Amino acid sequence: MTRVVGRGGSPSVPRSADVARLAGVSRKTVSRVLNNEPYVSADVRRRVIEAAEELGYRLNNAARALASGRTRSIGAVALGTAGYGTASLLVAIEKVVRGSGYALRVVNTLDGEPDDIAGAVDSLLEQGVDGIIVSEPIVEGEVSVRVDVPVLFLGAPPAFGGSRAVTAGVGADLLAGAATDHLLDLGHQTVHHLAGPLRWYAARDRVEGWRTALTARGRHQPPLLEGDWSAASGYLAGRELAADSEVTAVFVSGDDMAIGLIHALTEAGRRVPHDVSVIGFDGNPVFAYVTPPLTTVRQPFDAAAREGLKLLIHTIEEPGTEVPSASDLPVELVVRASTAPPRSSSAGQRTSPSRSHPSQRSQA
Amino acid sequence: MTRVVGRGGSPSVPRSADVARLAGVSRKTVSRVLNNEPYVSADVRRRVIEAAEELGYRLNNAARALASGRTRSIGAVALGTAGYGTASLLVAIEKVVRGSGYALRVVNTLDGEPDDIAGAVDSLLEQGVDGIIVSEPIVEGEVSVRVDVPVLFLGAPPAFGGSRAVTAGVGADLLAGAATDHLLDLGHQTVHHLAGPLRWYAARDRVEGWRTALTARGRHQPPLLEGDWSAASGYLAGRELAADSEVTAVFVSGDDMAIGLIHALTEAGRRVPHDVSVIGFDGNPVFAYVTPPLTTVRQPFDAAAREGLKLLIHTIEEPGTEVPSASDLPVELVVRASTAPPRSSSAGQRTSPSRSHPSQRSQA
DNA sequence: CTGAAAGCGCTAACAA
DNA sequence: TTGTTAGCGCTTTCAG
Repeated sequence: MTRVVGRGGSPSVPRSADVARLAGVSRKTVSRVLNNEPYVSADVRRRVIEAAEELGYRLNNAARALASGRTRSIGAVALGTAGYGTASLLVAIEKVVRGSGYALRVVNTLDGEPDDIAGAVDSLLEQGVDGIIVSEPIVEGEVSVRVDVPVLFLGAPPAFGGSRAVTAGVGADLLAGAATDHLLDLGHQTVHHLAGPLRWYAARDRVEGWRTALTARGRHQPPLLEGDWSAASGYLAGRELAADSEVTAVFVSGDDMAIGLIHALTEAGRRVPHDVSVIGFDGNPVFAYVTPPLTTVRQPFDAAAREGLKLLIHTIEEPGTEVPSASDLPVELVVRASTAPPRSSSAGQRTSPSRSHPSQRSQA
Repeated sequence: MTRVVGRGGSPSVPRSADVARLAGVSRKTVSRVLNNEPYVSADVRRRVIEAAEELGYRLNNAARALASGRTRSIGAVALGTAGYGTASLLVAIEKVVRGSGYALRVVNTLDGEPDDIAGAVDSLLEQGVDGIIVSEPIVEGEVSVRVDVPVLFLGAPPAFGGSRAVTAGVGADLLAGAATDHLLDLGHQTVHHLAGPLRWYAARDRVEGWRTALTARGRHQPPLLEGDWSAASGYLAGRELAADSEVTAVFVSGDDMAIGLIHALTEAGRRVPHDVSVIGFDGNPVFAYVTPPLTTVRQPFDAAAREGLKLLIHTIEEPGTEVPSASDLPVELVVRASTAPPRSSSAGQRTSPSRSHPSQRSQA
């Protein structure tokens, strides 16, 4: 079969040989230019680039991957839910991945079950990726997959992947501690906690931070409530809490749950923040406009993605060498109006935040 | 260079030849089985599958793509914002894409500018995709890229891509009409509209639906307000609207904006829904738990993704043949408590919805 | 129903 | 600084 290139017949897609011919160099040289390799004279480089442009040449990634053994893409296993947190994290990941010269492949899992994760990782591996990001997997069970690429666990200890696994997080424990401290600083005797599903590492880390903050001040540690991240589950928990007049402050492990919880409290006649203070977790900006505006703690998704990918890409590109050290993630408390000093107390170190609309931020 | 496979030395990754050897067949037969091609005896098929499993064989997608010219992956150009709508759509897309045997590649654009889109499409093409999904691009400008694969425009007329472009939407005009009708049915004389940025097709379609509904009943058409999807912009618009005592009903082009708008209204002493009714757009479930619970219209993301991908995949796999006809998308009105009959009217055809928490749904 | 040979378009190693 | 020679691992002809 003869293939007519460049004229007549079907206007077939140009390959590197066509570029080489037009630029008057070898295919290897074209390859060098396209990969930004050194040892190419400026003149040749320019000619190649011009030729490529003239032909509308686009590199064939499959061929490149096959020949080089590297796909230049990274796979992400994400939670298939459309929550603000999940979505923000994925957007942050995409930005950093693309900025690093990799392409992103995404696979969602229904709810992070080990089998799901294993399946997701497997499909990523089959598609061909140089590295994998697993974000926020759950605790239980064991993920059994044979991975031969580095894996980054975002917000969780390595669940599999042996030697080439790295970890990074959003600093959930610190954030949770800051939230709890905020309430304590306001003068509350103790702080209740509505956690996310405890099978999630994210939920556990926050519980941990809450416990630590309480313990550090020698406060009584109330029983834990567990929700499922949804506003509906927050509502249910709120009904329970409303019945207990001891409750004056609640740290909720997610903004949506906090909204549900506040709704139940209000419905039961417990006013927020007058009777009960509530602080959320995530930082969805829309909740600056509900009544009362929600005090919350913002998750540093961008910073976490940047940190994590630095590690992952290092592990991919320079295996064996020391991994770069992690920098500190920002802890950003967004104080709005759902938190205030307890009713019968004047202990608040700060003036009670009671403005009704925008948000004051403070670095903790 | 001799390569030791299967034992000794480095435990190299198995290839199809290893599977073939173990199963006692040719490589081509292995390929047949893996691709579910016909004309393979059940016995051989079983043997191949067993051999593959025993070896832990994983097909090399780069090689497959290079040889076959098909990558079996689809690229999505998404809006790089973490809003509920955007995120839901992407999750829906991922589900359908994966369910169809394709892998998903994602590229975000900052805000849908033509140049961004062109760049995103280009990078997708370079990575190798069999089809592209562009979701919710904006109106202005022209996208100039040479695409040689089918393109699906979700919620917008084809912006480029010539002959192999297909379109599908969420039925934004119908949804907007239903929202407007709901308010009219309640007895309001007319309905104001806070739109999204008019450079977005999504925003325009909703304006269109609102206009049509108003015109159909010969109602006066108030001036249009324009926001940017954010709650903050809704708040600003709400301040304006609060000053106008004629306003009794507002259809807002997004839930977040609706929340901001309600906040401004309430702040100005106009009660919702007592003085002003507000209906949102999207269907984020968390807003069932704010005060007042937000009436809204749910976008059929799953159905839209399913419809659109049916078209796209058809165009990829059976070019030339007739495209399957589109089925109707559901219009789902979620009536909660932010809408009610106007104060001085008893025209509401239905009992005024004033329950305070969950959501009643109705098919319109 | 199964197999043998010939590439897909690129990069790696080596040479010049 | 550049070119030559071999493949990467699979699918595609085309024969059996």
